[in-house]
Amino acid sequence: MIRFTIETSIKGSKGRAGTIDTPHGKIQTPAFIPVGTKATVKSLTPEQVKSLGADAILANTYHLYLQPGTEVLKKAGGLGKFMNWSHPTFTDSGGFQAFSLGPAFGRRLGKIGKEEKPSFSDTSSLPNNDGDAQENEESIMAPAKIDDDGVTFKSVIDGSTHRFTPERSIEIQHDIGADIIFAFDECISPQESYTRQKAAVERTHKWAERCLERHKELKHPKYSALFGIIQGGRYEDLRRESARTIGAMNFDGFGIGGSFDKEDIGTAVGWVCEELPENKPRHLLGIGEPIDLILGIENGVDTFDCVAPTRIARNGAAYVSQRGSTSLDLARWNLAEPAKHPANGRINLLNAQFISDFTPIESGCACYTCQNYTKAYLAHLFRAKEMLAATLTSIHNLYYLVNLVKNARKAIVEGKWNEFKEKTFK
RNA sequence: GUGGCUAUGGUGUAAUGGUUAGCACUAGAGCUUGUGGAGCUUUCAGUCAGGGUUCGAAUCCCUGUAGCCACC
Repeated sequence: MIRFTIETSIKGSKGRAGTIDTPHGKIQTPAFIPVGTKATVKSLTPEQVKSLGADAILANTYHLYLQPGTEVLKKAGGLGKFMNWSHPTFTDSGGFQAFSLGPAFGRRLGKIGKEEKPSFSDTSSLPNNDGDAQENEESIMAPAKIDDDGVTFKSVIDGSTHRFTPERSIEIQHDIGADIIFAFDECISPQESYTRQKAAVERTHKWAERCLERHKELKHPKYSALFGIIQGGRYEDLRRESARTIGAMNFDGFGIGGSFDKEDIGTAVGWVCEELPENKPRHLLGIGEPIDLILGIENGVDTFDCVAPTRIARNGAAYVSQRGSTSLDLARWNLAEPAKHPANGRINLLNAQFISDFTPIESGCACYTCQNYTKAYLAHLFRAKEMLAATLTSIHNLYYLVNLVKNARKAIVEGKWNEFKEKTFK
């Protein structure tokens, strides 16, 4: 089980600093949790992940269930022992994969909305979730069929058919054995209509009750903490209703899931956190970029996970401190016309300008990569498609985010939140 | 030296005498949010040189140049 204590709060906002005590150690919050989907943070050893400052990692139920399977995880003594990570662990429930590897697969659909809001009558071109997807030839790659009882999907590894229900997800997560596990939810595209978002919220709520029930049945002395998930897309009434409903259930903490307006992540998170009980930790699922972390913390989020730092690292991009923005209106920072801000807090190491740039990614950065390697070397490694490129850049990007959130925590504890924001994003 | 063959972006190639000279890789730029070591968008870039035939030439002819092959 876990214990959550709040140390300090930000004056005039919902943000707070605290500690989550788990059977495998403490997580000082707010915290950024690196993602290790298949029981590995891609390209990094657990020692590297720990030494860059991470307190915990988050793995994925869907992927581990398919490979290597729960029997192996059980025999290994659980996720942490299996991967030689002796610190706290999370597992995601697999609900999101029903979306990202199902109806959204190969469609360039993300969970972050960047277009105008759909009208309420909009019937998008997406297959609906009642079975039509099977008849749509576009969806043969990795279709998922969602009904009120659960999700039937095909393995992305070998095409075999599998079924997750809320109960099954909890059972699998118990076998994997993370300290913090998540309820099985339904996530849908931000382009979906209000009606469909509402239906997904209601289904997620029913599934939440079933997850809690199964979790209690499986309870043993060292059982995992279960977090319930809030849905509701970009709609305030749905988000608040979802937070009230899930918040009233007997979860150990909460996950904020689903789709957002890029411009409005902080606002949507704020709605949710206003409704949630204050004494339990809140995790923002799959977010995010540096700006999103700051907005999330300010609006009451305690922990984050996101694939972005390691994914963009593998593709040649590195986070750098923002320069040139004088706007303190963070919600509008660089977001009105992203195309006019190509740097946007990151650099692309594959750009020609770095071929002979013998300075670190960021001068003054204390990470292992910046202490020892130049952009010219990294540019070479990426062009040569050498594996070390991913490793070194992942170290920098994870350090950057983990450290950004650590500094945010420090600022909260010291009562210097506004100064921190100004200094970080000036 | 003689004869033959070949010559299209940086590389490899495609194009009945009529296409806006196509494709792939490379190169330049952008995208990536509960993982996708992937992918997508986009840009730059070419008919060896000089003549000729033709309404029209990458394509046919001549000369030159270069490379490859064969022969003394």
